[in-house]
Amino acid sequence: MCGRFTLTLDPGEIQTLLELGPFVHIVQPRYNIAPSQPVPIVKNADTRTVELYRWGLVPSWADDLNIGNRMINARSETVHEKPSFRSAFKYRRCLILADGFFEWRAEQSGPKTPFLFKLKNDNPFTFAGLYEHKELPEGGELHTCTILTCEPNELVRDVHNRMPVILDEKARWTWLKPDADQSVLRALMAPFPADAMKCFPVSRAVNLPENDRPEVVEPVAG
DNA sequence: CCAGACGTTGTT
DNA sequence: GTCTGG
DNA sequence: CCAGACGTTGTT
DNA sequence: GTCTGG
Repeated sequence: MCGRFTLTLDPGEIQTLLELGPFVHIVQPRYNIAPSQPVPIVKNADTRTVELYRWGLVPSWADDLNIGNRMINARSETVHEKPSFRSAFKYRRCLILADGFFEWRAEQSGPKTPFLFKLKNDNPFTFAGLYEHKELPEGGELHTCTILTCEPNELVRDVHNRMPVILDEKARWTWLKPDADQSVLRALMAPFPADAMKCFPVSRAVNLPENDRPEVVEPVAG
């Protein structure tokens, strides 16, 4: 799955490499983005505007906003039929910007080992995501999103049994097309090629979301 | 009809 | 909101 | 994802 | 064990 990720590159660099519209939200590099925090997303392939949405999807009909804490991922295999996701899958697909993600490997005993996964060229990339808007009783609107998951590729498989859906430069704009049909979308929700990725163990300091600093993206022995 | 669920992951 | 179960 | 809390009463 | 918060 994907429960923590990074966006460390300079905003100008991200904008250029992902061919996005201008954005000003990301003023600080993020080394440890955790659920419930604001994450940068793109909803429209024409404007390519970047907005911040809370990570953890809350369906528009949910009474309990805490449901978002458990909706940080959506299984791509079932997203079209689950009540919490199917409407967003049909009408509200988005891209979530990242340049790395963490997965934890369970050991025979003792604490899990966190690994950082990146593209070999260190470029930024985009997760396939869904977003939702909910009217709040006290007024205002809650904007939330979730990251789709799929089977792991050969690289991720050694660490975990799920990985986030990553869309390449061609797939990402197709994903945002409002009239894209199911068979096309289905084909996009596949494991990213392992030969374009790398990974290495990192400090368990990443376990604490408050450790949002460069140390947690540095390789360690393990 | 109304009431209640609606999710993922990992582990057992 | 929409579906399932009673 | 991981870490940390997990309760009531009455009083300040 | 299960839920909430980040």
